[in-house]
Amino acid sequence: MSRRSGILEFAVLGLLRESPMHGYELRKRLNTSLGVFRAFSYGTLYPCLKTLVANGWLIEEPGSAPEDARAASLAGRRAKIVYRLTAEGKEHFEELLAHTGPDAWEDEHFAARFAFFGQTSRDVRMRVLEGRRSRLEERLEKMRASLARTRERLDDYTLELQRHGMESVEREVRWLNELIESERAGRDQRNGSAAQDTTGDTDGLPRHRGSSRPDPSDDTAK
Amino acid sequence: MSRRSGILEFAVLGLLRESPMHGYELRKRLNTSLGVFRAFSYGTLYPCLKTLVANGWLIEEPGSAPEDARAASLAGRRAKIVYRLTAEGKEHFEELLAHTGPDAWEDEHFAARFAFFGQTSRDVRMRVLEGRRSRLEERLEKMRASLARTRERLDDYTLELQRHGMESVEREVRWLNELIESERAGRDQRNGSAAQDTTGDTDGLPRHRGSSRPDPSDDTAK
DNA sequence: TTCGTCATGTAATGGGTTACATGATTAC
DNA sequence: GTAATCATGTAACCCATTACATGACGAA
Repeated sequence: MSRRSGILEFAVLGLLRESPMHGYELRKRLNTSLGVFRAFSYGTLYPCLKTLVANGWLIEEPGSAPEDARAASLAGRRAKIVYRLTAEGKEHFEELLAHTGPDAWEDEHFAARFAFFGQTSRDVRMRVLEGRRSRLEERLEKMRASLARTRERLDDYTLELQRHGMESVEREVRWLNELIESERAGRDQRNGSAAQDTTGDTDGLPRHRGSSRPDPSDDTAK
Repeated sequence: MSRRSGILEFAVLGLLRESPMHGYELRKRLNTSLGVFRAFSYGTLYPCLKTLVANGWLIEEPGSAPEDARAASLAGRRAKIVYRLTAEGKEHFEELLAHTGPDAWEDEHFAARFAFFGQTSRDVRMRVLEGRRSRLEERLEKMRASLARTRERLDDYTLELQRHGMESVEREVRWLNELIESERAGRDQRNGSAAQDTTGDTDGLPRHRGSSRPDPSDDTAK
């Protein structure tokens, strides 16, 4: 029953849908692949896993037997408890994916939703992107209004902070515009045919230049 | 005694240093002028004010008498409890301003510090800006490393999210570079003379183009 | 007189971290 | 054999929100 914070639950189910994992690895995935934006501690993760099990969405399996480790030299280090998504869990995740409430546009929530766009149907993707965008636009309106109201009473640093904040939001809006456009293009590109299968096809993403060469410098830093 | 969340305490003291205010107004200032980044509710603010009073950093004063309201038609609507900074409070705030610990580089903490740069000495400003920058740079390193490590295993959307996140950080680094350079320019500009008075002089900020015309459209939106 | 906004508060709850306790496995 | 990292967990606390309760004042 207990609701345990939408976003963590969502992300855990989403990651486990791809493949079973144990807690430790799950947390790493949460904080790297997915986690540009949010980090969870064990103190949050493990109890959450417990409740997901209690809800019947996950089952605990004994860690991969020693034989496994011999077989694949790398890959699966060695696990104690592997969590696997049940049929009900999968179903539940599907529901969460389809559900578009106004919570879905909020910062962290949105990022989590976006991270699983690969498994999201195109129309839901569109709704989420557009919802996010209008959320940001109304935020911009408020900022502009308050700025106009208070402008003169603020010192330069406060003003600069405000300006930078607004620019960040404006930038995200432009990003969303690109994404929405790409989604639309993707839709036009292969219209007419199959419109029914749940998950996304033709991912429609803009192409980008550089800004992330491999650069395998260190890795060992604390 | 109780520590009540650095950042709120800090911001409250900072705002009250400029002028006495009552809770309601304080909260509005927190969420507009200062609050691009963070919103506090009454449930947080009022108890915090209580403990600040208990610490001797604030005193409660009865709200401005009716006469006041007659005198200034606008300005001070009507206050119940006005909070004013005590000498000890001022001193304490001064200490907080001067203190540069590694906490000061974290997202929200940094924003709060920046918002009060107007009352911060130039060298502390520099330390905070540079600390923040290197904090972001190490974050970038981690992101790059993890990206290089996992790149192939990620779907396009996850990758796009990552890319956008990194670009945001890179953008903030560029912003900090500008600010640091301006601070340095400010220093050079009037070197030699008085180097001792606590608070900042010569604010050194880069000039920017537009991105915030008044546009007094609505304001009434929920 | 009723509605909106100003204004102050509190109790229940939520969501999460820290610090701690424990132990297995790998690499040196 | 000892350090690092993998791995799992829990209890105590922290910070803040929500929802609620209360009431004064100004404008329609």
